[in-house]
Amino acid sequence: MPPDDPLPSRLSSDVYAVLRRQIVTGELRPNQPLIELDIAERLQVSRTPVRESLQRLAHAGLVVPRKRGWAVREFTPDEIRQNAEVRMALEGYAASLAALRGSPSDIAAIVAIHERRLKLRSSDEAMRVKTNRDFHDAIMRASGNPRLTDAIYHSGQFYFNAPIARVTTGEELALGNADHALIVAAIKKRDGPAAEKAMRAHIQRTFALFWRVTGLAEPLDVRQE
Amino acid sequence: MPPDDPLPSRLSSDVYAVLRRQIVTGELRPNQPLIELDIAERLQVSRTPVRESLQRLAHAGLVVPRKRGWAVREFTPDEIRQNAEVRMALEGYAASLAALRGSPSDIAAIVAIHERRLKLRSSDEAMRVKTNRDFHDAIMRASGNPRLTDAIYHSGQFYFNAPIARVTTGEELALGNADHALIVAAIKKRDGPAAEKAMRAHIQRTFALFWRVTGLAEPLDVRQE
DNA sequence: GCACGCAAGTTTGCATACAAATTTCATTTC
DNA sequence: GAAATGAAATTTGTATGCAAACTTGCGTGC
Repeated sequence: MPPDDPLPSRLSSDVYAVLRRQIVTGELRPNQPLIELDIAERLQVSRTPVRESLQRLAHAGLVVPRKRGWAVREFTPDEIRQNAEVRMALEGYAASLAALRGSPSDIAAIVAIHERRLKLRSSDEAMRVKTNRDFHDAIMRASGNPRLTDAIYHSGQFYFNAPIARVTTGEELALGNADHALIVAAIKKRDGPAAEKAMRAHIQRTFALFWRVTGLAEPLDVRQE
Repeated sequence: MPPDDPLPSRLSSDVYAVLRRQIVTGELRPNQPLIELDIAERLQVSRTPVRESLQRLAHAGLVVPRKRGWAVREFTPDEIRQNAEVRMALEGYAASLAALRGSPSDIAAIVAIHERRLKLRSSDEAMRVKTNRDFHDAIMRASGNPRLTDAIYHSGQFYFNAPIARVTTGEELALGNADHALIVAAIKKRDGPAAEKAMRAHIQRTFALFWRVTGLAEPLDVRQE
């Protein structure tokens, strides 16, 4: 999971990190009410840091206000689709920037991660997840735009509590590798538009697989271009 | 100014709204330390809602932690450039979605706003600002993706405390109208890629003007494609 | 004249107190 | 047996208390 901006206040940040992880992993279910005192007792702190972390979670969009208190946000299929589009916009642009202005060492790093991933066996699930993240991270880094990277992480949070993180079939590995290869080729050629297009298509396909694996109804209009 | 997600807690939200406005308008200067007790007394509330609103402001990126307490975030020219790029990514994509899937009435609304703007005189500054915002809002609405709209607003906050809102020369009006015309034409033709390209170029030119008007050094690598 | 140190004053981070609003639940009424 | 009522229990929103950490500024020694 990507880091989130740290704060000096210890407890508040700790509570935030714990709740965020529990929401994102699904340990706290969507629509589950978040009772301040329960959380405070569970984490052995007072309500003050709990309330402060809830404010941050609300701003992050992971928690929504109820008539009374807060609840874990539930994402509808359509909201997940919207997030996928935000990600296509941001990460596609990051790929184009990486192609246009990534330093040679940035690009070498991307290539190296991609080649390491090609050697994986489909059973090596943890490694597959890790190299996938590394790949996307390397591209963002090569974009030379930390704000863009932040925005991508931010948008990424939104569907982690959906089971997309568990899309782990062997098919997905092959598909992902093919997609990644197209992206890498475009970046190596310094072809910004091609890199952008390939990245968007990759995200698109990942989500198409997501709908299929989860059995969620795919919203209309997902497909672009 | 775009709305921000409201909260049930009255005071906390009020304090957040006030501080946000003061930061964004420059009433609170960058790097100015934010003393909880001062704010509490100024707004006639206790420290609790002040602290909660500071958490939200921190997550919004408008306020940064200091060794002790908080300060209004200052944006460097490079960070402003980064934000401009985020906006190019998001709003460009919104324009392409508007072209590809905006309803006829969505598109009629965009055209109407554009034509109203064409009739403005350069002295009508308030109206110019308003129709500009309306124009961009209409495109976002036509994109059919509220999350994308939110993300754009979010990214927009980041340079409001810079003087870009006050780029108000007559030249800017003419330039803006020419840019808008290109965007409108592409959307009417249902040409997504052209709309995206035109919107990116528009944002690019707006920022180029911004660097010139403010006298800030333009960071390298602003120019894409 | 400069540096150091120490004490007083701020200011924060966390905990707790308290009242108001809401929910729950048992009891009554039909 | 179902609905209504009202009192008790939760739970929140805000305020305040308190100790620790950091700053400030003055005085002292060199």
